[in-house]
Amino acid sequence: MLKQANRLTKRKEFGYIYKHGKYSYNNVLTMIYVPTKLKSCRIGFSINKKTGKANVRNKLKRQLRDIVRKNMGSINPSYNYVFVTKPEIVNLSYNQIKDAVVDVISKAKLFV
RNA sequence: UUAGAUAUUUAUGUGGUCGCAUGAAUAUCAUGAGGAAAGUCCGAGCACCACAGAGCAAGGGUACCAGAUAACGUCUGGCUAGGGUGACCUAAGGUAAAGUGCAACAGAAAUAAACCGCUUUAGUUUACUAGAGUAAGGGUGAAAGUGUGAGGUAAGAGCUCACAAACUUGUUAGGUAACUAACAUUUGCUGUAAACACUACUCGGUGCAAGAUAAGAAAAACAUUUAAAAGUUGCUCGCUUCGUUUUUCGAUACAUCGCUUGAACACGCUAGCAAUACCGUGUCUAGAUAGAUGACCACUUAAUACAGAACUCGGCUUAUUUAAUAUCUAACUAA
RNA sequence: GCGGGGGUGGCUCAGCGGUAGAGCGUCGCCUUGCCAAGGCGAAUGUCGCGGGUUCAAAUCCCGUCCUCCGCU
Repeated sequence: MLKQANRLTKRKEFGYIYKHGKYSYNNVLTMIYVPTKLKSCRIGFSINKKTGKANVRNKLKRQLRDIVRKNMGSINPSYNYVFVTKPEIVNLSYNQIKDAVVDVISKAKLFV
């Protein structure tokens, strides 16, 4: 779980990012990002219902959060992010998901 | 030994590092998903609508008996019917003699019947025609109205009789009852109500996105107190609200409360065949709101499956891993 | 969280106790110099799945899976 300050919570904010964001993706993940005026970046996760049942989706979300939290220091803090998964992610292990996340972020050139 | 039946338990554990939620005595400590949390199929609590109300109409649900329960369409024990060699399992299991509907195809006929056949009369004639009687035999069908034997007859027929099966009513015995057994008696009745229906009992609606706290301002249209409008699921009453409707602006209400002590859980005793109940002792055991349990390492286990609380309980249904226990049945073998 | 609808040939839909049907598409033949249109004929279905009621179930009842929609 991320700290309160780094969570993206409100529905309007998600809507804003979907409308105005830039996209970066691979075959498993899509990352949408938008510049922010706040000092710390905020991150949200969105997992489609087709991905699996409730316990599968919860576990994915937790693993994604953990990955993002561990890499917090290397992510550009002047953006807001939303990570959207695709159904194929179900079969991947923790380490494979980690690689995918790093791949998506580096494609957008947002590493500090 | 093999193949089964029933009931029950189990849902890995410990430590370390990083991280999250809640609470507290706040450099820290404690606690933190399930047996189904699921499906939402029933029953309740709780909240609002009048205190949940009256009548009519319409509609839904349930349906052997007794008991249990806050309640139930649930559970327990029994009855009956069906299945299984058996342990045992399954059942929406009232009324078809109140009425209506349906029963394709086949068949003479489907709820009342004469196609073939059998008998007889008349006519012609030696095989046909017409009439009458006849449900024993034939073939059709899921289903043809009881079966066997004897008497009886022109031929036949419950037409009569005996035995057997079913059914109606009654008496006696057993059982709280459903029902069972015996005896007497009546009848000859198709099936279907998981078709409409009838009978008995029963059901008000909306669901925590309920509901409470809170702040209002402006404009337009309509109406003007014996009212009108809105709510109360159709109508009539009764009741409640107090101008009604629309638009714009404002308020981080995407807030706080509801929210977890409860028909609670654990253990024990007594009553009961059991479901369950009384009593005693002890415990406090998730409460989030983009929504808390994850990652890595070590050892360990039979435990790898199905799967994630969202107001709360009681059931039902469905999904599912591993290991184990007890009782019982059948067959075979040995003593 | 609460509630409602739908699963029938390749596609769009009828049928709602007794036989599985229509249109479009597909295939073959005819027509044409060739194609289209037209004509004739044919194939294609565990009626989502599993049980039950019934003589008989796509249809009635129960359970289950998938899918769409509404409240928000």
